[in-house]
Amino acid sequence: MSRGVEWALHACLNLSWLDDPVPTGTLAAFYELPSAYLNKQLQTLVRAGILTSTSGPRGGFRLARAPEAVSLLDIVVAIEGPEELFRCDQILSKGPGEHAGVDYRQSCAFARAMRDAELAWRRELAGKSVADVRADVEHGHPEAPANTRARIAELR
Amino acid sequence: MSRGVEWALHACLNLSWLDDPVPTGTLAAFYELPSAYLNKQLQTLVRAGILTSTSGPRGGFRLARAPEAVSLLDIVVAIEGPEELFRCDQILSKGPGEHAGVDYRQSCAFARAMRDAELAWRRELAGKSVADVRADVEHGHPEAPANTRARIAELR
DNA sequence: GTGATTCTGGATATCTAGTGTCTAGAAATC
DNA sequence: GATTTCTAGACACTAGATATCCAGAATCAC
Repeated sequence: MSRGVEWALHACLNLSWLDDPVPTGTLAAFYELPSAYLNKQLQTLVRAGILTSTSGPRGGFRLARAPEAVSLLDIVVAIEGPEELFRCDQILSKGPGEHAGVDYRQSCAFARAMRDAELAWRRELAGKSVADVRADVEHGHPEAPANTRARIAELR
Repeated sequence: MSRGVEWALHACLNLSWLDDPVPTGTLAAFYELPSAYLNKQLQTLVRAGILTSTSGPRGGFRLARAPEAVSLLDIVVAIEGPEELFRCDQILSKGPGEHAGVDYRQSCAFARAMRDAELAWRRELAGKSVADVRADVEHGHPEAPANTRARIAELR
């Protein structure tokens, strides 16, 4: 899993605490990330409908929907793409006693087992929203939202 | 997930149908895989204790244990390594109001959520053995074991 | 309108991990 | 002793991830 996922998760959490758009540079300074590259990930989130962007001064990125409506799976899929972790290359089609017309991504017992496991993973991720994580964080660190807002104001 | 996982899974299934050691070349011919590279994966499975190898004529690879005792997770971990899919780089440690002494792989709510999801995935894989898959295959294709043995004998 | 800020998209460079080959050597068989 | 096969390491190639840069468009402040 690429590092962009971690960046995107934390970016979405921070944006959930902020009302005004935040530019890439500010978000990057927040965690000392490479600004131009982070911007690419944020663009990807925009294309996925998770963020919205506005150009110009006082522009930047905001959450496109309520944090309750953004699951961790949404973010992972946006950054990593919709492909499965395990890719079945249908090597069975080269095996003995097999026919060319079969889609082994469906019929191969390994492909099915791997897909079942992945579904369990995706189900967990789909069941956890940015709002859930935010509640977890605020439970342990009630000062986190204020800290974040203060730091953002400071960097502006 | 690398290609080697698919190869390793099918190799283990086929070896579960065979009593005598099978050399790399035969296994590679089976699915038209690059022999030298497949051999590397098989060596990895040997180091993980999943296969045993014997040198010399009539040598090759065999399952080291009963197929009931080899889970899909065993094979995945052997090939891919024990690292988690989501690597927490603890970018929070650069954030505001945070201290250097904290292990964010434990305390970051995202790291925990991602790990929980991965545990669900691993649980599924750990619960499915090569024997289970073999039973699935034989249920749909009772001729599979005989086909495999015939093809192996032919290639020998 | 002009200039400054910021996003967008594409081109490009670099680094890393996965893929693959090759060879010398060790182990086992015949 | 000759052959087969695994082992281990060196090496090359490729694809994807990481990262930078720039020209252009959108927006805002003045």
